[in-house]
Amino acid sequence: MTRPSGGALSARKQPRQARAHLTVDAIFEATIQVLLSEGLSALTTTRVAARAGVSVGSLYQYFPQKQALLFALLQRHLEAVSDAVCATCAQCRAMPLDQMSDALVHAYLDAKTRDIAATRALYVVAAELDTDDLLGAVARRNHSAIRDLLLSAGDRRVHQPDAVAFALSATLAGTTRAVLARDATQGDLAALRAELPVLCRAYLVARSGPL
Amino acid sequence: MTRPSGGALSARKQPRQARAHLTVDAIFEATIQVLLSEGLSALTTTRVAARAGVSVGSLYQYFPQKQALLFALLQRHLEAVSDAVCATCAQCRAMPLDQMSDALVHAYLDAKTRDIAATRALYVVAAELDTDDLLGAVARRNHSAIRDLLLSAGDRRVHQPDAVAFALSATLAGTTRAVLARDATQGDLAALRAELPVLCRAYLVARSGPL
DNA sequence: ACCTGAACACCGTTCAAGT
DNA sequence: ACCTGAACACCGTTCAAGT
Repeated sequence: MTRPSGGALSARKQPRQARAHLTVDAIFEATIQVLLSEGLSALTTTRVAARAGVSVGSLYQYFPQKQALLFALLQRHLEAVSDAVCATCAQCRAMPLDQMSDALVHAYLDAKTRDIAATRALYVVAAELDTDDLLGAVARRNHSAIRDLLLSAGDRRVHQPDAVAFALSATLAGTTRAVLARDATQGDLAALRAELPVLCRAYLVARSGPL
Repeated sequence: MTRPSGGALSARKQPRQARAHLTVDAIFEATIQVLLSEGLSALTTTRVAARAGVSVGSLYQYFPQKQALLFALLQRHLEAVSDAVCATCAQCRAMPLDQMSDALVHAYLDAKTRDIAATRALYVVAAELDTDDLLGAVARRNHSAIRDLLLSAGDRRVHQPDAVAFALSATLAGTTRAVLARDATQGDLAALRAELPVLCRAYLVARSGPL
């Protein structure tokens, strides 16, 4: 979807033969495995290549830098979450504001907690990269989907929908991260699932009036 | 304040002579400068030592690993923010809930935006470290200060104060981070300052009842 | 078109030698 | 007690040579 055009982090070249495609897939899979089992600090291009069963040279044929590998991984995850958010927004058009809020919270939390270990690993990965463009693109996509959703509410009118969509996005992403990024207990996660819907509902009601 | 007892990230030894104290101060100052001017990926123990005007060997005498240096920097920042939060909690005892909420939001945002470049740099730094213990200790301190504050509200009774303090902490830290971590415009920051008080007030009202 | 792996510059960390 | 800087193991990245 969002493909950095000619940026330093884009893949050096696309695989054109079946053999090459296998190589790229193996590298991706190996990257996730190394990340999960050894951690980012031990993630070495040599180690990834070895795990993938290819030479370092092959890895650098498709990913001009170690960061390009991590960037691609992060991009895939962020776009999957964004897809979930946008799909929910499409489904909830014209519903009452409360239901929209609950559905959105649920969809976001679900997407982020589907594989908590991977999500945590990617929080760490993201800090190592220049993610301004990627995060900006994903944020814009989510923002407009959420704003349009809010404007379609069947029972209330949301004031300043841009500011509210912005704050809602920051709240979903921020609170989830604050809880998951540290070694959250099962109880912490349960508390988040219980409180975040209340928080978002209350905010949206405060920022809206009768139709 | 929170000192990892014998952990791998604690300083190897404390400076005992005036000369040594100067060395440590110079290393700290150099670390911040390199972080701000070159970024984390270019932060090298050799570079920090050179900037500080000492040899690498001296650096390793006080910080057994590069991470110990970064850990100390992060610790100082987090404790400064926590001090601001706790001081505000102490001052706002027995006030109306709305005023508490506003004061808390204001204090947190102020502490985090006093030096935005440094805050952003430390978000990146934190991801490189094993911060579970540090974040846990700071979170516990903030949590109990906020919970006690909420319980002292003069006009309303907060239900499930632990869950609410938890969610409030995650909201303050999370939304602020979500905005600052990406290259936030002046407008983004203004939106956060405008919406976060509304968000927190609305949530606290939803989670409380009359006395 | 794709793959290999030795080679290069550089980094974190150590330690024998100094004051 | 503190400082120095050469030395070591290892990492990211390249490139000449292969199929």
